[in-house]
Amino acid sequence: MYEYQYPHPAVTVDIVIFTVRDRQLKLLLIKRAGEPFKGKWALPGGFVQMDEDLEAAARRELAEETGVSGVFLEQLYTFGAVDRDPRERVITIAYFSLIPSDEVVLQAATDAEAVGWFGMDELPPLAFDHADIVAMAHRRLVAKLDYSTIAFQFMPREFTLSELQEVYEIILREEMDRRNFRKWILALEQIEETGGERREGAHRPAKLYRVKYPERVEIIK
Amino acid sequence: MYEYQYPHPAVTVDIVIFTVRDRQLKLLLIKRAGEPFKGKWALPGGFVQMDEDLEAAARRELAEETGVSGVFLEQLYTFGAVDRDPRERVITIAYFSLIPSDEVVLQAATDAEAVGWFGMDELPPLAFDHADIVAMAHRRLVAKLDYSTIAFQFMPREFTLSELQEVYEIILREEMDRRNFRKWILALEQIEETGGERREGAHRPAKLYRVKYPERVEIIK
DNA sequence: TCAAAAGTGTTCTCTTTACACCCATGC
DNA sequence: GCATGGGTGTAAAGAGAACACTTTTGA
Repeated sequence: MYEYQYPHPAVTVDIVIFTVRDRQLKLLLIKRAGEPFKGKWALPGGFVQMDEDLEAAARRELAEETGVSGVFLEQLYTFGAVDRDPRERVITIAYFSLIPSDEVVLQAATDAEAVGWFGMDELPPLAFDHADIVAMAHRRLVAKLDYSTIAFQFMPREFTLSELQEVYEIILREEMDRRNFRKWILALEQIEETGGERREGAHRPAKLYRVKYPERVEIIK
Repeated sequence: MYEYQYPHPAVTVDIVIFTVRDRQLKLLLIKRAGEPFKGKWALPGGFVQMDEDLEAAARRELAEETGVSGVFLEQLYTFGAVDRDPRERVITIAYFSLIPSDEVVLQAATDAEAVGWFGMDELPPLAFDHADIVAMAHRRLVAKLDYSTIAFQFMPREFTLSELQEVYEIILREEMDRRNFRKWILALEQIEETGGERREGAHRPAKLYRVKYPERVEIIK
């Protein structure tokens, strides 16, 4: 038992993880194995340990519950409505994360019955206030596409310009002019040709590109 | 005494309040009356009660410690480094706030020895990790000036365009062309003439303006 | 040889920047 | 009548949007 002179809330982290796959923006969810909301889908997350920083807690929970590690992670917002958890007062620091579609090696953990990707248009009902968290993460993602290089976090190590453009089009839900897109993205000087090319199908091969500074998300414009 | 099966961190809110006064961007600080960091300057803030939402906690602490109420408040970031408080694990949700220079009615509370405004260039050493919090709030303020109408939160109910421009110049630390500034700010259609004018000094009187939608901070461009 | 996606420039429009003089007032 | 800050327009440059044809490949 742990005793305090004043009441303390519990503190958790929750992680909204996006990827782009099958021409859709997808979200990683886990099926809860325990109460409350047993059997419901929810964001991966869990309690912050007393000896770990917040981002470390998010990375640990992400690895434990889904097998995902080493990815882009950014603090999103802290949700603390009094009654957001039926058990006790729980304040959660939400993170949001983007991962390349090819790096998906999912593995459900002990405290999750299952883990899976859901298209943003076909989300199941979510536990707690997780729908609010997802909505905010989605708004942030769309906004950041416009003024940062965050979209590169969705790309595998090598990719074509058409693939990159497709990611933008899927998230922004609008078609873009190919020539303008290429001019714009190359002018940012954040990607470079690898020298290789991808040949697939009965058409001209596409040049492959890589992100110059994969760790950084640059603010642009 | 309050008992939990697992250890719980303490949760606080801290508020970074800016105003513009005497041609300077200023920050509200309180002098701590108790340990730790007794006698040091710090951000206003305190523990979140179990029955209040996070923003409510921020507003309550702000009112209690400084007498400020009814102002713009936005969640900034959550700081949770393991050792940021020497007493126990304390996670703090930082808010940032802007207030008009004329609405300053400061009153130090019981748990603060003093309260005062400090120019951003003459900040005293701060308690805890409050210098980091202030630095982040300042970056956010500067960034938001460019893509939102947040600067209006600094203005009194009626103001002249020159006064508004001065606020921008002080925060961005750069001079602006008067004609371009007026064209730009009026094109936003977020302020309107009150009909009144301010005569002060030996020159042409300035038209007075008001913010059309004082509650809203619009995203622009 | 045909179908399919990759690659590539120019024009037009709109937004942003640069810049200088007259106006109304108090003393 | 003069010093002081308030008020106003235009031109040039730069950024963003619109738009169509040629290239390379596999079958």
